[in-house]
Amino acid sequence: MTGNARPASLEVGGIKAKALAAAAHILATQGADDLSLRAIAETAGIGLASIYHYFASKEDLLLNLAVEGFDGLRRDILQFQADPAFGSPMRGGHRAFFNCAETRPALFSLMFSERLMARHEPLRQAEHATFLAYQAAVEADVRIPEPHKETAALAIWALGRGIAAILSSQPDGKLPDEVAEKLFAGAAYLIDHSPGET
Amino acid sequence: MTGNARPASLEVGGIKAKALAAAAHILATQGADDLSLRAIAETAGIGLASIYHYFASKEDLLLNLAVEGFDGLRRDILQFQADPAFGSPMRGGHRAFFNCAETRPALFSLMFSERLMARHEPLRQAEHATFLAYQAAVEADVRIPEPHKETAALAIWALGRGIAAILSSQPDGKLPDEVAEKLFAGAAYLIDHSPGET
DNA sequence: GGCATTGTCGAACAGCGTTCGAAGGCGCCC
DNA sequence: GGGCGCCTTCGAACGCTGTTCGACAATGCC
Repeated sequence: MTGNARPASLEVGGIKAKALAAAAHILATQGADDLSLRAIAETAGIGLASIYHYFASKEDLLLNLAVEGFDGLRRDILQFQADPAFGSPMRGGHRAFFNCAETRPALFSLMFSERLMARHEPLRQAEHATFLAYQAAVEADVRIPEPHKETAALAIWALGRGIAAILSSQPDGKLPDEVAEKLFAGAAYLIDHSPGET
Repeated sequence: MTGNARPASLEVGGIKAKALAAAAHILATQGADDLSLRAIAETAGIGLASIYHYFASKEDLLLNLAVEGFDGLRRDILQFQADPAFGSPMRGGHRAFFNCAETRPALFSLMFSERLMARHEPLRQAEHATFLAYQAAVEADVRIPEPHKETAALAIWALGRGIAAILSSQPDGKLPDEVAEKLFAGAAYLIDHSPGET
């Protein structure tokens, strides 16, 4: 936008990385509606058609962005569940998950986009790898009895996805406090059948 | 396109109903990607610009479609929960919910579209009214102890939404049997902490 | 130095949602 | 009955989108 007179050779990264970074930036600052290829090209300081030498389509670019997002989330889950500051591995996992949903809502929506996931195996794989990291956190938790740990982890993952969907269905991305309290209290009840914390 | 020589006075319904019916038909038979205003106009046998006399935008039309969808789902939940064939009111509610998700997946996705819900209060209201019908089914269930019924209903609703999201994230709309079994077993465990049925 | 390969991009295309202005049908009032 | 005005309907156009194409520069190899 402001005239960038620097020669291209001094710019960081190739076109592929620049396009992905620009897309992530637009997604974070303006939202999915404004994420056009022209906007990406302009933000990245590259030509529109150049994108097609590295991505088969816009959907392919978004797919790469979403997979990158899962890589980051998986790392956060692994890191947070090992951090004793969160009280338990499972709570660390939850924090990583909802952190991502709250601080990068548009990317989070893209990552869990049903349309994109149904169409692309690599995205399903990335989600599954992230789930496995989360499952480890659940299985380390004392609240779930052994024979149910595997199935419960899957259901709690689904529960998290549903809660995230509800959150991002609100105009400002968050529920009224009273409803949010009920929702998390209900989730805590489902997980350990006592009014604990998630 | 095939010459429809019939005078408009013999057609059923006004433009608004015809457009909504055409949109629902395209959504059910071809999916959301092919749901263009031109396709709607052609299927409905009306002019493209006529749609704009009854809907402010394409999004407004989709909003009406989604609200209609919730009206139907709410009716189904109320009816199914009163049907003893489902074993319990809560199971009836689940059946109505997943029936809708499985038999009309594109409409279901539209109804629960985070983008649409975040932008339109009427859709949030329609979803809330549907949830209240579902909540009645949960509160009639014996498995949830009284003090948790209200919060648990909300969390189970979120769980249902998450499970539906997982289902429609699969290429053919359904999970491998083994995973589906684990998921439902996990959900059953969360609901009553014993390997019952959902 | 010449040539093939690769990378980059401006320009054009078809499709989309949307708008505009004109035309048709209809009732109402003088 | 004739003229007026409103409400519907729609063909044509606009700007935008994702995508493609062909030309041009850059790069590495012989």
